[in-house]
Amino acid sequence: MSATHTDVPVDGPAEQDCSIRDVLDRVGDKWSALIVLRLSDGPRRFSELHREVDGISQRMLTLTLRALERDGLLSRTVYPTVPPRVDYELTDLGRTLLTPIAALREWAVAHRDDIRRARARHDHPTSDPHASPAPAS
Amino acid sequence: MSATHTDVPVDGPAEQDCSIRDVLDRVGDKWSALIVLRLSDGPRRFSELHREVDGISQRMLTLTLRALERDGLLSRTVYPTVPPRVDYELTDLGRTLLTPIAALREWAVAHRDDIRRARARHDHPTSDPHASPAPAS
DNA sequence: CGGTATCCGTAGGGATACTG
DNA sequence: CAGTATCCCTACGGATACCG
Repeated sequence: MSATHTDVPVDGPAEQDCSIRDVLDRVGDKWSALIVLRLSDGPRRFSELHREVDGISQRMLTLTLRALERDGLLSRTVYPTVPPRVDYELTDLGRTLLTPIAALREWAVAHRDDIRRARARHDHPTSDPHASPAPAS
Repeated sequence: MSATHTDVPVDGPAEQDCSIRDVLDRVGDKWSALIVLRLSDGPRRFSELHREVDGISQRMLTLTLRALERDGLLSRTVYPTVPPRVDYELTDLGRTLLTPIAALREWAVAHRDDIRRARARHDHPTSDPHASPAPAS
């Protein structure tokens, strides 16, 4: 990633691009944002996340949680009981991330239909805008 | 807060997850957000974007622009001059996306150091929290 | 200038099996 | 329950060459 990464002195568009590049590499993956959102209303156990984050594999759940923990976005608490229990919870830093991610989600909810329409329009450019566009995906 | 209680009729978490899943698949890729940000202060030519979006290949610039156009986030205007000139500009829909992306960028700028520190702490767990954390490896 | 077409390596990520 | 370990496949994306 940051191969040519010398110390940029101050701000400027390059600096900001670089920052958002980092963030996208971090939470722009397939699962991080979803997990962070799941954790927004309190801690979760591994198996709870596995059930609630739809479609995620055990492997990716582990990997993503580890990465988020590494970046200080969530904390991992192991209870040495049997059977074992592990709780994941957003840190203060992780909670600050909640704001922009929630903004993204709200945008998604608000404009998903716009995008679907635009896509349909682009994909089969029938001259009839009233033709049923969404075959119930 | 019990899991045995699914009284949410329509806009449950699954619905929202599904939406943000879509958005992440769309703008969570390596270049889309960067391009949208570049276009925030007005239209750009292909070659301008190629220069301004650091590190992007011609191929990925084309592909990403096409995808964004397909989703109605930007418009493509061809001037039949010679040499040819093509302008890309955010649509109204694209401009609405600017808000959450900018929020993400601001978060990135504000917390990049926090993440770097957390990462360093995690990666080499020296017992000395005052040791210089980023040895510019 | 603004693209396509092609080739190709790598990383992301799913499925499955095993473990403490 | 909460993971590892392994295999394997594909989509992303870089490099390069060519075209209108």
